[in-house]
Amino acid sequence: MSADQPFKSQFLQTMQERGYIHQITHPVELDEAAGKGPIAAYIGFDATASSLHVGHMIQIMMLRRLQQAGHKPIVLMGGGTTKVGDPTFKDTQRPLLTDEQIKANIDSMKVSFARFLTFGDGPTDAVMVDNADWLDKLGYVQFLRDYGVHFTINRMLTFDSVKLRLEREQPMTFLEFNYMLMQATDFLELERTHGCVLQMGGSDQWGNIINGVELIRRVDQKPSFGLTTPLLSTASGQKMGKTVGGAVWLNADMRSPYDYWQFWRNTEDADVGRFMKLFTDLSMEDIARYEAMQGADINEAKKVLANEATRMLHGEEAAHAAAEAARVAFEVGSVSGDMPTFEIPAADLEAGVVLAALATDAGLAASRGEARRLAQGGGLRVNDAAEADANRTITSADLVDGVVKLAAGKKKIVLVKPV
RNA sequence: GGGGGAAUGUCCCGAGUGGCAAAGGGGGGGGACUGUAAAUCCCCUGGCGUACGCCUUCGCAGGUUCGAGUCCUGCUUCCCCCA
Repeated sequence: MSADQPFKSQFLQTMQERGYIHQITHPVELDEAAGKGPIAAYIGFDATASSLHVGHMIQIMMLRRLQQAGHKPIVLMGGGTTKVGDPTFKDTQRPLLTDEQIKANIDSMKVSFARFLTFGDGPTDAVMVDNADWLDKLGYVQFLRDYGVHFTINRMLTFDSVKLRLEREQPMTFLEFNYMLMQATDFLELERTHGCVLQMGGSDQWGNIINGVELIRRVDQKPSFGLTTPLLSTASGQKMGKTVGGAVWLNADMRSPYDYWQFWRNTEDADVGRFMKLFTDLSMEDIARYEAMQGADINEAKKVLANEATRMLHGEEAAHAAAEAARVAFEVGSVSGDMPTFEIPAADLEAGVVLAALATDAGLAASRGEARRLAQGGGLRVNDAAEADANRTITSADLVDGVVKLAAGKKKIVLVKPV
């Protein structure tokens, strides 16, 4: 049963031609179900941060495609599982989040989801649920009797999430071991309360998803499905989603639309087509045209990608402003008010500020030493002129059109503005 | 419970005869070349200071020593073997 044969349902067709599919549990049956009428599907999200980031985009876009195809997306927030603390990255025992923090994070993330999904009460409207609502109520003994009985240790040990860890002789706590059970009960719960028949996620979630499918089959004797996406990396093998300056958050107050636009603008040549399919609503025909572009022309395609992606998240106006700011900065070599700005008291500037300190405060370097090294390497520029001496003083005499333009490298630009 | 091993630059891996701000990678930053791409090459990568320099780092706490990542003692955590 290969996924190579063409799908009949619009949803799976789209998913396949746009490159979202890595594995499906029962492709033919799922295709049938999706072809018959609206189905409900869900994806789970952690509530550890106050914003989603670019790494979540593929999941968000899947829910969007689902809704576009006339189905019902369910956003599952891990309010319950977050309370336990995701043990996967446990190097330092991170401080556990309080209920209030989790609640705030969920609210904050919802803003981003709302840009991509239509929430409401209709049959194909998206809904958001929180697994704390049912996980919190589970009693230990009840949990073991109701669900634990359906899982054998023998089988659990065969899952990659467990097996790999044991093979590397790394410790795995009982808590982590139980994680897959919790996720399986999430699926069962949503199947019962929302008629959810499909769970989607990254390829690393395959094992967890399978468990949910199994649990539903055993407990409720109903079919359900799982679908995973390929692991996203850039054409040159880098992890997707990293840039100069850390995580690319979706919330505008954590990462400016200008930065978001830049993130997409800096896509590698070989990724443009793939990313357009995954992260924009452009038609396959349009994308094919952009993909055909060669050499420097492909930069036009990258701008389109950046425009489309930014428009969906931040709106037409912000996308426009970001594109314009980029044009002014890179093609004209001037400045624009939409670039990141750092405000400094006018009196301080009047008195003079050491460049190294200013660059550090403005976020271009992590420390003065780093700013010095940056300057020595020729990477620090003041008003577009390389400045090797980080000890020089910046004063109001350096103002050009009311701002001092500082740049670290070619892409990190900050306008220092006296207030 | 008994025995054996391990924790290193607060991103990761990882060398380290008592003189160590500590090899080498990866990752990251910058420069060159280009097209705000990739590949390649070069430089940088603990903090502060203009600077001879000062300060803080090798799981934690003590000790020996002119001097400790390195030796000793105790503790913590983890791994392996035996029970």
